[in-house]
Amino acid sequence: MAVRTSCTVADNHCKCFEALTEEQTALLEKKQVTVEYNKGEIIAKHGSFASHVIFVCEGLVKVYIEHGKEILILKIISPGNLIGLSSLTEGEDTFQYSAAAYQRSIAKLIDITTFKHLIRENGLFASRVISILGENSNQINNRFFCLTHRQSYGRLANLLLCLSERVFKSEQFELDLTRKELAELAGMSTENVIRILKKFQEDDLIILKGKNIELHNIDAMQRICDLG
Amino acid sequence: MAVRTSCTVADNHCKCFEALTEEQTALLEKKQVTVEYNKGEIIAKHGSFASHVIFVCEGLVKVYIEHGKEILILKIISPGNLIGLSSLTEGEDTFQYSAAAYQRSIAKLIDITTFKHLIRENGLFASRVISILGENSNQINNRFFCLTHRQSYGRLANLLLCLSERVFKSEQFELDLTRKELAELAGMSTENVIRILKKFQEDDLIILKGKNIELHNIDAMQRICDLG
DNA sequence: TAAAAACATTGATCTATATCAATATTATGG
DNA sequence: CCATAATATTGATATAGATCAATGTTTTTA
Repeated sequence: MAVRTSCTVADNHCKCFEALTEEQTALLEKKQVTVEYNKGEIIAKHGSFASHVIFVCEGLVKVYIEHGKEILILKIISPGNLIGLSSLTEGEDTFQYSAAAYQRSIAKLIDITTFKHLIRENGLFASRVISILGENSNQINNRFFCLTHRQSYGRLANLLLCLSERVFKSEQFELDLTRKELAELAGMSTENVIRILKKFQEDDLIILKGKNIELHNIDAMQRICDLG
Repeated sequence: MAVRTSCTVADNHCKCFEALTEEQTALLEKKQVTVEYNKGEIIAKHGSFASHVIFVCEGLVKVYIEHGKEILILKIISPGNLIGLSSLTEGEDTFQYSAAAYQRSIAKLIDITTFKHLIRENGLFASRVISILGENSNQINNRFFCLTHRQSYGRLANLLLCLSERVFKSEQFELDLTRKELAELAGMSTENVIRILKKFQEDDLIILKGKNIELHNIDAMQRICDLG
């Protein structure tokens, strides 16, 4: 069984809003604001008051938990996905993780009280939200497995495949992430990322031109991802 | 911030059933069966058809994902908790993880179609289920952080504290888990568990008598858990 | 209760990967 | 466009923890 599927990049259908009536949609529109974030800006802060859930419209966002200087990236969010659903939990009024923009991003901040109200009122909406939460869990569990059970080559191969497939949707892409950011995502040191990328290039698995990466042998990359 | 909270042992309030009407409760009663499992028996199998969600009434259960021979324990479930909520996801009709009994356990298998029906019908029930899913996520994220960012001493300290606090609810307990099972839980080799337990004993942090473990200095253990 | 199997312990190695240090390259602000 | 900072690269070294191997102990089973 391939480990890759939905490993690092959350790509949920997020069909919950389709379940709302026109009236409910109108209510929700009134109870949200659209905000633009620059590269590097914090969208949600672990521990701060969660007055809203976040719908990412444009850009690329990392979701992570932090304890002091240590951080763990839980997932990357591309447009069309929600952040902060785990703060819907009763008695939990703070964000359980942080989110930050990798690049210029636009998000809608939806009032959490209204969101909760709609869950109570609209069973189909609620069940769609439950779907998304379940998908989130599965994605994070896969990433958990990958980071704990795969060695560095496998983890980096996995990350490159995820980025190619789910973020850039192409085998060749301009990677505006630093080596340090790649390292953080793959759970290893920056130097190790560099050495492994070099090795992948020597083995004709990728073609590196500065920030541009082309996956040259997806099958072999997939094998590294699955086995190592 | 302490990493321990809800790290390995899921201990959700699981108040969702209180939200049901008498009628709905009666319906659910009819649509469930009670099953007893012996030590080691599989309660749910990753990839198999998820026709039900599982409510643990008695015993101790591990929830884990497996790829071939490799396994990753996501959490330990004590009585009063649900397993399989992530299979409520639309279009997902298989278990996304396995569950097995550590000891003789009793569980109720609740028909998933009825469960889904109640979510649609009863908004409060739905929101309680969402609460549980959110708590589950937070617990697994904490465990994810612990296993990836803490060294072996910290991970084992964390595990002992979790077991003491949440499973046995005592500083002294009869541990009917093998060293291999502890190793699996703390994400390390069996030999390493043995060596670290020995070190803990030498440092007067624990008192080991066969299977009986007494945490002798909780504060120091907590410090190891937080720092290492 | 004897034999077999499972589990626990100890010591000796091996290795993946982090860390450290030095240098090269690229980006950025005045 | 230069200066300075940030990032990337390379090599050398250190180490946590796995793996291997051998032995002792407990549990199960026949």
